Amino acid sequence: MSNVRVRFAPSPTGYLHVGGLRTALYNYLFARKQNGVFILRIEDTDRGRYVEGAEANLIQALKWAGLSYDEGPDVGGPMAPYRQSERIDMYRKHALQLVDEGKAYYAFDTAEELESMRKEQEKLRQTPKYDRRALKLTTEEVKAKLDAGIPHVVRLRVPDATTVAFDDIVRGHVEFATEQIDDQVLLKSDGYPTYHLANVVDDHLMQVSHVIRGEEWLSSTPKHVLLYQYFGWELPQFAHLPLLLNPDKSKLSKRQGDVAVEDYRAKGYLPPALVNFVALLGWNPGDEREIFSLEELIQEFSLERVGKSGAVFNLEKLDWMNFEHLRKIPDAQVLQMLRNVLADSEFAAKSFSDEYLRGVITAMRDRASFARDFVEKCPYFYARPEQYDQDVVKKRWKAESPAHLKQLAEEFSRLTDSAKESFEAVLHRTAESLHVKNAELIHPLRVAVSGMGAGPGLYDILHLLGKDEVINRIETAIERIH
RNA sequence: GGCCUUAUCGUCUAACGGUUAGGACGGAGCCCUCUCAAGGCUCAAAUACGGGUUCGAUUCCCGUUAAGGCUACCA
Repeated sequence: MSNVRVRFAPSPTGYLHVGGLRTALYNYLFARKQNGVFILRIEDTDRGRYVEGAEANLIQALKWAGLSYDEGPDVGGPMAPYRQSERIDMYRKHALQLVDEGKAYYAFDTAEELESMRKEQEKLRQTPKYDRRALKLTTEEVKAKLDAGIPHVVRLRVPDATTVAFDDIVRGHVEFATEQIDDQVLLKSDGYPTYHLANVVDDHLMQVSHVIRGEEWLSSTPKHVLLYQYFGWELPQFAHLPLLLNPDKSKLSKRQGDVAVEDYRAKGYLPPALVNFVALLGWNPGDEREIFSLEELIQEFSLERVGKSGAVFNLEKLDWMNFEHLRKIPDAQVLQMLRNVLADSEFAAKSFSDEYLRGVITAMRDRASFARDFVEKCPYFYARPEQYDQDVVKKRWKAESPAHLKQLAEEFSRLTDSAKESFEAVLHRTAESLHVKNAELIHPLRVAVSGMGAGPGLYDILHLLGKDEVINRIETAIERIH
């Protein structure tokens, strides 16, 4: 048992950002490690940014990554609902409570008025901040405006001349002067809460023990702390995670590459690889291990080992991790992945036996970082070469190669099987009788059967293709390579 | 501009006052070898700068610089 309750609280903007994935992951790991509860809460309080299907997309991405949650909009839970749009009564009630207690107040300013106020402040080089003009209204005036149905918001009344402080698990002690804190809107004129209000109310009501979120929230945390104090609620622990960065060190964003989890999924990255990779962006186990399964990450994770500085999202290392994770996947499973890739390829119409494909997998294992590499890096396993790599031909195809290969084909034709060793023995014998080095036959033969200069050991290729196919390809190559 | 945060190889990072500043990705080279990989070995590569504190600073403090975040009736 544990009182740890954490949440991932994304705004459904259409897709899951890899930064969001990492935030979700750290919450998940912390919850699992502490035998706590992991909650998914949808922060959809901005009806202006409503995106059809965004929530389903988000859930699908989390599922793909393997991050299961104990409570959430689709699985329910004791503190339901988990969609903020379905909880607006609670926010309103709490906002009004603060108004009653003088800790928040109504404001009736229009967007235009606020805009010109801000412009004025900027002109005077002041910090843009609400000037509290609504506080000059008498209670009668406020009541009259309310009765007249004039659009209004509720703003937080930030105390003067004091500081708000809190201790962050990652950052340590942080302090803000209240002069710097704006009288934040709590309840918008459309009746929906802002993030700040909804977040605090929900975290309290859902008994969230640790707020683990991105560093972009650090600056608004004092507003949240103030709310907890105003409501008389116990403060959760805060842990503000370092940001994920573009190569130029700015906050990871679109336009500088892929940021959506689904992009990486589409590119063929394995869920455990992507998870492993983002886990190590801002956290490390303290020793030199780098490859972890989700289970292992749970065992090792601690918030104390989360770093403070932002981390650049480095694709090259991610590719390497994908390679490492791919090679851990058993053949049977890779076979299924390969079949999926094949079904989506130019070779979709052809059929191959499991045995054959297993052979390809064995041959290509050390050369594949992605499932698609089992097809893209060795198309010759699925069809005869349509062309021959000219650079390789130039380098390996000698004037006498056609004659050599012709003889080899003849020797091969006497073979009674397609064993690797049989091909090897015949090739050695032929080279000897021709008085050439094995390599003089191997290289041209490789080009002839594969069209390429790189790949698995030649005898593995020959064995897989089989005697008849090999002979056939040799004959074709002799005709077509010049 | 203001506030907040951050600062070790190109990148991800280790070193919680004493190390030849370690590892990984990437790069270079060598070995292996029928090619390409994989694997093994080796090399190049960092404590932003300036002051303190200390017998001793990557580590603690201050400043500078740089970078980032926030500065909405968005999250």
